[in-house]
Amino acid sequence: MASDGTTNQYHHGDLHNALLTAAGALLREQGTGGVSLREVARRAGVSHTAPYRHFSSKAALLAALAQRGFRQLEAAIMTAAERVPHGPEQQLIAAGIAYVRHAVSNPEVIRLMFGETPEATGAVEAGAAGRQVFTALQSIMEAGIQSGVFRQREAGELALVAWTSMHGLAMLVTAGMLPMDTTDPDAVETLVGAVAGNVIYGISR
Amino acid sequence: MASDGTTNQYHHGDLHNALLTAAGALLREQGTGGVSLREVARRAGVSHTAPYRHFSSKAALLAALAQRGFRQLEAAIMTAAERVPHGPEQQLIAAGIAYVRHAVSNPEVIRLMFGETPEATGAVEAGAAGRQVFTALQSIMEAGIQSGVFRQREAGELALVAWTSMHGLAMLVTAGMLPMDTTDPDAVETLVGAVAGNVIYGISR
DNA sequence: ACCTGAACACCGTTCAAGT
DNA sequence: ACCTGAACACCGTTCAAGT
Repeated sequence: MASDGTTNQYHHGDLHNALLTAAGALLREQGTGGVSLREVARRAGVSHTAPYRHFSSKAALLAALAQRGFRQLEAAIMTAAERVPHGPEQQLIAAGIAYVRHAVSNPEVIRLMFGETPEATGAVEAGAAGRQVFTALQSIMEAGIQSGVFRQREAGELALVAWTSMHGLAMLVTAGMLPMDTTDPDAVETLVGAVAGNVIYGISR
Repeated sequence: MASDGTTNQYHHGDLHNALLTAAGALLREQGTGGVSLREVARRAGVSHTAPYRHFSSKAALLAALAQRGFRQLEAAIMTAAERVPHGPEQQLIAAGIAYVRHAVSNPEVIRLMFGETPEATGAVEAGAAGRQVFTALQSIMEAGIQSGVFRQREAGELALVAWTSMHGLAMLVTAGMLPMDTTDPDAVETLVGAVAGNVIYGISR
């Protein structure tokens, strides 16, 4: 490309993504309270009103960030489950470990995702992305039911039990409510194993 | 009392509590984002710097609010459990229903309580209050183990399983992540029953 | 279309002062 | 001791303008 023309400034066409990236970094570094639209704009190298061309409000930017978080969480769960072909129990445990581990690695994003009722702008899409996590768990459950490993119930109910305890564990851990070393991957695995073990025991036929 | 003297203004000696009350009302009405120290002061009828005589920062005020929330949650759980003398299973279900119902009635406070890692000022006490909820559940578990209803495990582990799923359910419901009518008390009860049933089935010997 | 700069109505926090 | 008022450095959002 020539040194002139449309690519002159560096925030050529993709300010939308540059803003998301900057906001994500800020969130990770400073927490939810540290994210200001003005600082995000500053980091992206634009004026503090420029973001309004891409997001209708600060809430909309945060909602987009949450939506991206949901997709990543879902991907982490599914990838972990697919990597384990040893039947639904092991898949469920793998998914649980992935869930909690993802939460521990990205506490601020998780907090953002589940922190506000989806009532602000754009939160509709974020809410849908969140429910898709539930759908992902449901697919594991259905496989478990069909193979006869899990009890014959609505897959939704079993998925709810699984989601509920994994989510609760993730939230309590990231909130610092449980006496455990968050930096130790083994500790996470042990904890998930204990909880998942009970869930599976209750679910199995 | 005479119409003069120390009670002249109405915010006599208990500004501390007046601030907490105002902040609580504001939180309930507007959510976490709606709570500003200046508005709290305004409602309490004092200047916007007066709160600093009672709380070192906005974060400290919120931490105090969270601490009060933890105590109320614990009280709700214990009261519900004690009201049911039909053995530990029923007590656990009653506690779970109380937990989720309390969360649904006070979504903003719950969000505040579990929303931020206790790292800000005063959050030490709030964190301790939170862990006391866990202790409350533990006491129910111990009774269950001693009576032979629950499996012989560390009460802490069983309490963790119970807390984890109840908390996860409460958080998902208040986040609007589950397709249910939050205003319907029966729906809450049904949902808790389904989850608690599985937990108990897994826990029982 | 996309971005800017000034402007408005807010914040949290500090500090010198008042009683 | 307890409270006030001015001041500082920030916000989110709007709007008229610039290219």
